[in-house]
Amino acid sequence: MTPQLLALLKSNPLFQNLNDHALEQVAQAAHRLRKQDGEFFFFQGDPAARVHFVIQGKVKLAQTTGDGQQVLMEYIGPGRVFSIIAMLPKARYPVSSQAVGESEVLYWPREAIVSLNEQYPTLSANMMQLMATQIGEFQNRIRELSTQRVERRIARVLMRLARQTGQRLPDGVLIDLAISRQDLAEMTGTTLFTVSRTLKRWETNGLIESRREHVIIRQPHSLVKIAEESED
Amino acid sequence: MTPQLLALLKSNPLFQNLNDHALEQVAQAAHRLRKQDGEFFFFQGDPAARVHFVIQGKVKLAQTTGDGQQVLMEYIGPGRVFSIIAMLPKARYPVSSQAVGESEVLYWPREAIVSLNEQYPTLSANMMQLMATQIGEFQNRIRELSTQRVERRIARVLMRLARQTGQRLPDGVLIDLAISRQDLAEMTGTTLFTVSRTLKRWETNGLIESRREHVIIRQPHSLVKIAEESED
DNA sequence: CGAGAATTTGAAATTACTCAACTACAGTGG
DNA sequence: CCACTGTAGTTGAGTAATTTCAAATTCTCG
Repeated sequence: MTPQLLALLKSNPLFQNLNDHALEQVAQAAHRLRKQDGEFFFFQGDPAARVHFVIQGKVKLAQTTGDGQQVLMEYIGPGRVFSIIAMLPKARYPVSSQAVGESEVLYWPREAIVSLNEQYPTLSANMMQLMATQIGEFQNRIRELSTQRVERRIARVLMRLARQTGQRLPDGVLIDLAISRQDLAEMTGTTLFTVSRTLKRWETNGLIESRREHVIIRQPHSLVKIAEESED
Repeated sequence: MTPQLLALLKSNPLFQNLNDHALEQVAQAAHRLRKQDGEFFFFQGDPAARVHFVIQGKVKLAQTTGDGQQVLMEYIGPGRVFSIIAMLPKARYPVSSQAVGESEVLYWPREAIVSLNEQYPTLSANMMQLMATQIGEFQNRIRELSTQRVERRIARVLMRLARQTGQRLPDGVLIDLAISRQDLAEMTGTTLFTVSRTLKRWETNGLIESRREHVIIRQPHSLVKIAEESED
């Protein structure tokens, strides 16, 4: 465990306010794992055995429906935790997790993370914090899917991606993540055709520039306006 | 705190595996609160200060959008916990909670529940369990909203309500909960008109019997078939 | 009975999906 | 360097699902 890694752990909400000894213990118990682009860390339905922490690259969490459709739950970047559910006995992963680009994670087997939680209430408080945040985000997403039209949902996803992985350019914000029309469709609950048409329209109006697998936001302000809930 | 109440607590997943002493402490710290039909325990946006536990009646959790639309997140019945988010410092309630029928709850102020969590790791493990379950349910709901048509979503909600509050009748299952078309619409992300038409169609085909604010499921099997994901 | 709320129903409008055909792009190997 | 191949993206036409709005109807409670 290198000092850089320790620092990365330390800066993560999950390990906030842990004393050095505790952090040491946490680091001790961690395993490292590296995957190539497109490889899976685990599949939906597998018994949930490990809690993961992204060091490098991105991980895509997606749920597949019975008839093969996909729903893209989220992208997890460096310094973020996923599959907390593995803390619980007998749980199964509700999503599959796939490396996007070469990716590296730390993970802890359930037994380890459970015993750490028992030793350090701070850790379990942090974990609850994260879970609560997650619940809040999902509630928002449910609300959006329930009440908002596709165009607005796409705008909101772009804003969110820009916030999470946005790179400032002289003339706009680049979403620094290879993302296809299909991906956007799976994130917003629509089809790639509708996404394509919508992005095209925005491009024509100068709001964005859309390249193959990439989007640059040229007029964030206009996009925000579409993303907001008010009608006018 | 009566023995019945203690028993109710004891039977709840949240308080599972707590020893008697711990349970005693939990009970000590609880406050009781009773509300009339339609009254609110708290409103969306209020600082989240209390964790609640339903003793009697039902509580409706709903989120209101900027433009006044509602999204009904869930109904909470006796023996269930809500607003766990209040464990966290500085959180705000993401939903409003309204009594459905005369209702009674126990609640714990944040300080109390936080200190109980620190004393009893079992309690915090249980709490995480509940939160994880919640996350899983929300993920399912997101998937449904993203990929399924209204008819199927309505069928699924009816099945769920039947499971949660269903009462066996000689000839079917009564959903024992005053529930309007509007409510169903808010639960499934559609309009009351579409709900009305859909229920009417099912009634015509003998799948259900629909009364004002009530639904009786006559042919659970057929409804399950509509609710399932396979196409055919 | 009467008032208000819940529900039904019809018709029109809209949104988004489906499917098929086409175009653009990136990487590969000759 | 270019043809080739596969993937990503675009576009049009037709269709299906769902919403919107207005109006009529039914139910419940006081």
